[in-house]
Amino acid sequence: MSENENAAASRKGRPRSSTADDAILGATRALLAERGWATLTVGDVAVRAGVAKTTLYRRWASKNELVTAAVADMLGTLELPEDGDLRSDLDSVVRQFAQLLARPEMSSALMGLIADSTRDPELRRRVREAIVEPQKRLVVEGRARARARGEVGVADAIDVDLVFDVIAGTVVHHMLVSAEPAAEEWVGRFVAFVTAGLVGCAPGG
Amino acid sequence: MSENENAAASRKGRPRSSTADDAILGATRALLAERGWATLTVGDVAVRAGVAKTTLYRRWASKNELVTAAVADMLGTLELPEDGDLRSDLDSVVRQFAQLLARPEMSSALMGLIADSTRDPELRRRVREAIVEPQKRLVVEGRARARARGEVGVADAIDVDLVFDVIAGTVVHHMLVSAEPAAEEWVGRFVAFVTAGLVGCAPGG
Amino acid sequence: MSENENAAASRKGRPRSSTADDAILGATRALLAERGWATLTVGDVAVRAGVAKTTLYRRWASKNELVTAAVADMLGTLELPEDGDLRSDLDSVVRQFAQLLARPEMSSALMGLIADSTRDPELRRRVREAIVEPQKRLVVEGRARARARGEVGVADAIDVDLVFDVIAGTVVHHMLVSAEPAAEEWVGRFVAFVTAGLVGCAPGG
Amino acid sequence: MSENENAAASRKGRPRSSTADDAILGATRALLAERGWATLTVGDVAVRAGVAKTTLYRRWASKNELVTAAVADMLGTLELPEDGDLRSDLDSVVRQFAQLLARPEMSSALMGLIADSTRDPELRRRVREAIVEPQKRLVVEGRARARARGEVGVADAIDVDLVFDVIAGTVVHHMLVSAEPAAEEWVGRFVAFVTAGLVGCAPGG
DNA sequence: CGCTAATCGAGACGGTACGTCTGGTCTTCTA
DNA sequence: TAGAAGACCAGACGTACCGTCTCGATTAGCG
Repeated sequence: MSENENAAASRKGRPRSSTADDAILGATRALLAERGWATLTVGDVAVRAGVAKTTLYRRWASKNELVTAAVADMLGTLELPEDGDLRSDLDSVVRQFAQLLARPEMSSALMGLIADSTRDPELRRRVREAIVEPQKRLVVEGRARARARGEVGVADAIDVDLVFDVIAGTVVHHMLVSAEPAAEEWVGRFVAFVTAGLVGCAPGG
Repeated sequence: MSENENAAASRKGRPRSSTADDAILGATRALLAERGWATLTVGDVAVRAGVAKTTLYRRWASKNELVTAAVADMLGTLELPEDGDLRSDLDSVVRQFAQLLARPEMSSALMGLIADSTRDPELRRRVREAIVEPQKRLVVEGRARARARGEVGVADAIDVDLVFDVIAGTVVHHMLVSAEPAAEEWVGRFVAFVTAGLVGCAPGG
Repeated sequence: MSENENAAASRKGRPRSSTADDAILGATRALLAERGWATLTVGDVAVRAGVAKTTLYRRWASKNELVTAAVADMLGTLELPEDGDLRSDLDSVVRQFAQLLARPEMSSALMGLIADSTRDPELRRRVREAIVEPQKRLVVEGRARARARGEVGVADAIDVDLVFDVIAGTVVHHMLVSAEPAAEEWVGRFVAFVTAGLVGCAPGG
Repeated sequence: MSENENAAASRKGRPRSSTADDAILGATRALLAERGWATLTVGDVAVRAGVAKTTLYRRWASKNELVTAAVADMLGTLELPEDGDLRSDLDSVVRQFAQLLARPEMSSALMGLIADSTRDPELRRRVREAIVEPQKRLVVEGRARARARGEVGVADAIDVDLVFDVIAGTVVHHMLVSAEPAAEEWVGRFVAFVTAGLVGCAPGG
């Protein structure tokens, strides 16, 4: 029913070009990587995509929405390693986070979106939904696996939100504020720290 | 010699008005609080400060430099509590950090600066020098006190840079990305986690 | 071919608003009359015309070009009287010239353009093409009529360029440098002088 | 006595540097020649003269006054030739006018001053007094000589103001608007025309 | 096959902020 | 007190983007 209605609604007139969508998001990513958030221009994106500004604004109402879409589109499905333990899961999550932030089109865009979102609740909702939450599921999944492995004490100690804030926040701060790469050795130290924190907080720890 | 020359050089002509400096930084803070980073305008700051744009640009060459100065100026020297222990020191630092970030003129400005600094090494240097490093001394001082109190094992486990990234990053992420207030109870949980991490990493832990 | 291409090229996109042209030139004339050349501001013209600055700059690249267009637009095609003789033709031309210069939007603008054109050959070309030459045709036409009336000797004595310089230059100098109105009586004396000069220069004079 | 009084008056404080006056006027002329009226800057004049802006403004209250002074200062005492007749006097006057206008620092400045003077009666008074009138005396003197030579009829026909407007206006228009040099041959034609006009207007002509 | 309606590229439009420049004044120190 | 130096206010400059709009030209499905 609803399908028919939608179909009926969209059946009239010239359908939107799906290649335009891809071209726009691709151009956005390319320009984010080349020039960063601040100097990214909607007009430039349109030119780079070979598309009229109208076509772009018909799809995304603002630079913020456009960048959110482009970045979200870029996030592949992250995975936990098979047959891991608490520590290797942690290690994997930190590494994957760091890899995301290491992309030039990610770091600049992400901080820009967060900056704007401090004044725009709707944008904050979008950013969390499209970018932040998908990563948080790794922590949830990690806890479920720990529980399944019988590491009940530690698993119960995992406050998903807190652990996520610690992991994401620390990696971001390390890479963007302290401006240091997430080297092998640093990841090891950080994971050790988090592991100790989790174990220390466990009831039976 | 060079000092004398500089002094002589800067003694010529009408000296810069120090009241203008204060008025400009004050206006910047006020507008950051009212409207946030994105909509902050150099021209508006000048008008609000009752100052010509030239006067402003003579001191700070860009919006970024201006905001950096205003934010740095806002960060009074934070203090560790007297007669504390490791846990109360941590608790105090987290609380003070959270209070700073709760100011509307801080959150928006800070993320904006970090976003821009991902593409501007000179800005990153400024931000670290004027904003980040002064707070880091709290961690250094905390370690020194722990050592003085004889908590040698734990003190040696404190990697200043890592601990700072964990504290600052987590608080920022919690408040600005997760957008949750740093409630009494949350601070407790976070401090417990960090303490456990430190103890767990200590050689004799 | 090239014509077709040009036509095709200019057919693309939203066409320029012709009402904007009129509004801009009208506002320019009004502000020239009210405040003169020196205090005329491109921004004020745009505001007065109810038009964005970009719209104005898209058409005229500078204050000089804008004023040239406005002044040229103001110069309706002057006419020689029907059934006149040499003297009445001269009288009419001088009077019409003086009337144009008496308009406050003309005097200030014209001298400003000439001043700038002393340093800007391109502007000089524009001014001559749009403002000076159209009036010169009156002298050419006057000579043709004299010849047609059989005043061959006098007609042959008319050096168009010289006569034009004398008429235009003298009227301008009288009104703008000597700052005297072109009174009835003055026009009479000047026309008598020019007539005598022409007759005196004629071969059979 | 009077010297003593003056000395007493000027004995207070540091006396004004007379070299500064020369340096300023010289710099003004140089910059007028190099860049013209429109792009002449008071600040640049001060720099070129090696003088503070204060020093400049203490002497001349505005760019207009400064340029008027610089141009007036440049006009040497013009002279009529000895033992001439009406025609050679005219020839001389036209030539001297043309030479003045041929200087790049004159043409641009003069038109600029006239443009501004259309809106500023005080400036117009200054310009006439310092620049225009001194030249007009040549016509007065020429008439006196003609009368002394017994050319009474022609001399009485000379309306000084009209003749001056014709000469000055035509030469200016020829050189600055028509943008032609005042060639030998052109001067001859123009002088012939004026002479014919004068003779034709004379009572006994 | 023509009609209707939404889409497309192109580019003009009204606004707003930018960072620079100039005019003319004011304030400090030095001579 | 004048002078050199240079900071100060005020405001115009010409440019760059924003997000909207108006064109003519496509490009579908529906009758």
